[in-house]
Amino acid sequence: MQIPIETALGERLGKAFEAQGLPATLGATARSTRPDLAPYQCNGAMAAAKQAGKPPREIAQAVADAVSGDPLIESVEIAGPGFINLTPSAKALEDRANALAEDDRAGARIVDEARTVVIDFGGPNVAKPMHVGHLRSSIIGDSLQRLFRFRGDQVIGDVHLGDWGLQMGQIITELAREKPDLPYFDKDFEGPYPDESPVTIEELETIYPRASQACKANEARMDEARMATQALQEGRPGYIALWRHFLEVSKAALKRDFAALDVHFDLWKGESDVQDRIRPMVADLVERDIATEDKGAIVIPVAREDDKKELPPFILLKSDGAALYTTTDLATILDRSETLNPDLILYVVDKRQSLHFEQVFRAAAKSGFAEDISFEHLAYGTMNGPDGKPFKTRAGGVLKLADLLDRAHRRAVARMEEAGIASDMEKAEYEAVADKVALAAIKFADLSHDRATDYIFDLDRFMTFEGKTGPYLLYAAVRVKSLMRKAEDAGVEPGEIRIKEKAEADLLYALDAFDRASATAYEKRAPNFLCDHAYTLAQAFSGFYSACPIVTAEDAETRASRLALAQLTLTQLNLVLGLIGLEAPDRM
RNA sequence: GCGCCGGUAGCUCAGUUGGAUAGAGCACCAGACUACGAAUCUGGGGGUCGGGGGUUCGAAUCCUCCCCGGCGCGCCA
Repeated sequence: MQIPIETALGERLGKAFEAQGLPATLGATARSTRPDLAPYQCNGAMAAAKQAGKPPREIAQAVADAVSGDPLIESVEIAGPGFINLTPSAKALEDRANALAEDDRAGARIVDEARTVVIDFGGPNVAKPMHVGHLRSSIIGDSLQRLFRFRGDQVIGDVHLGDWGLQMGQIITELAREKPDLPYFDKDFEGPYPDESPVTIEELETIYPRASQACKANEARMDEARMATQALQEGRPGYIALWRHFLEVSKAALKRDFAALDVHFDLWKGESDVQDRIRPMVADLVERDIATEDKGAIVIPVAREDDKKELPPFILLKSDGAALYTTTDLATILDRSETLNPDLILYVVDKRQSLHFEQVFRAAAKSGFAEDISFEHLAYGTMNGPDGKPFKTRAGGVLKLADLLDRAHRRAVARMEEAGIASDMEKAEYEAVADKVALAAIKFADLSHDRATDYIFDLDRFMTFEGKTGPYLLYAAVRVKSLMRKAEDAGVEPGEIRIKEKAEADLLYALDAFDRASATAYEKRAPNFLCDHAYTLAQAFSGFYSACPIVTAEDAETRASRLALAQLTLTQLNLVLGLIGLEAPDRM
């Protein structure tokens, strides 16, 4: 059987519903909320009662009669107002188990039609260090790109660097004040400009906050930054040369940060990559009367009559003529449409920008150059500190990502020492394990929460290694790996799977749910369903592991069967861990 | 003011088209290791699902009003 048990049951019941002139979708079957009664249930008869004009139990009875005797089904019972309780046959379980064991995808199917999907996530800014605010976008976006790829889509992950806005002008003017003798500020300088950046990434990271604060405090200073931004966008050679240096040193630092997270991108594009498209795009939109002038700015009105709220116009060019992130976002859509031809673009961006994306999507629709593309803003909530307020350092500043990872690493080491884990390892392996544990704690905690809601980041709790945490999942995987080594030493080989014990059946049910979990996570763009599945699976395995001896089982067939089950679990666990961006070490 | 999101066990959070007795982890209580790795497993107590009203055979879920919290609302990103 190559499809999940619940899917197979659903199809059988669907036919029975159809035979009564009812929609096949009513046959939808899922794991039971009353496992004491049966493993699976179908609620379709109750939903059908209204349209069929018959009592639900009568419909349920007809369905039950139609499917009883099916080799897939051990028993079918009707309960309450019309629940159909189903127990699959032992043969169905074993067929499915052996099919799963032979499948290198461990039961997860792929989409019927592959699409080209751009995922826009990460979104770091030049000159600003990655901080905790970038963590969610990076982790969620990465999990989604892994998941979409796994489901068969062609995925293009783009980091979409913030490298072309006002912050560049702020930094340029700040540096001009601090180091006015640099050739970049001399209008008469004829080059060539130095190859080396005049500032290191560390210096850049301190310049930006100074610049930002100065501009916020002083209107004239802000105007200076605006003018510099515009000059940069118009191509002033000194500014461009300087900006390239900023870009270069920033990218190097960002790549280190993303590598530490084990997050990777297909494209390292940014706002500036569409600079050449901006003028022609604006001219075209004005030409076609889609964009108009309003209070000195060029805008696209995006409000509609039936809007509940007042939607401000989409600003394409500021009254001083400079482009802003709205401009580059729209131009980026045009660019992606022409160069990548995607079916879908996903934006993994903070939920506070939902109004902005509403505007961008409407502007894109009015512009008419993205008619075949679907857009979704996958908004996520804020990461808060234990006090429930946005995460800050003790001093009240923003915590740099690198510092957060370092803190998590030290915490992992402390916990490992406490538990006496991996004490026999060489330093390098030990450190690598601690890194994996730290990342597992952070990523699992983030992904297991609902994407849209805020959540409390509490490293102590994520790092407890007990219960529903990333480290527990790594432990579960490592324990299976250890078991496989033991089996090999003992000469046990995996064989035909037989389901005899309750713990074996429970493990199989958990394994069989992988397809459903990955499909739901995919459809809802919600990695927390993957996390739930990973945890349920790890727990089911632990139950099986403690209830059913494997290498030490009495007869050879049982050993072979249980080892195959363990092997299958490991395969699936590795897959699902991979989808949430985790990797289990071989031992720990 | 308008709009969006949230309010579920002491704490942190799940809950797929409305379905049976609302779940999980932590914490708490009681058990299980001379070990296929106890970072584990088995069992237990604990909830007027923010409040009222409505639709329905049936509501955490749908509609409506109210309370509380977070966020957003034209030239920052």
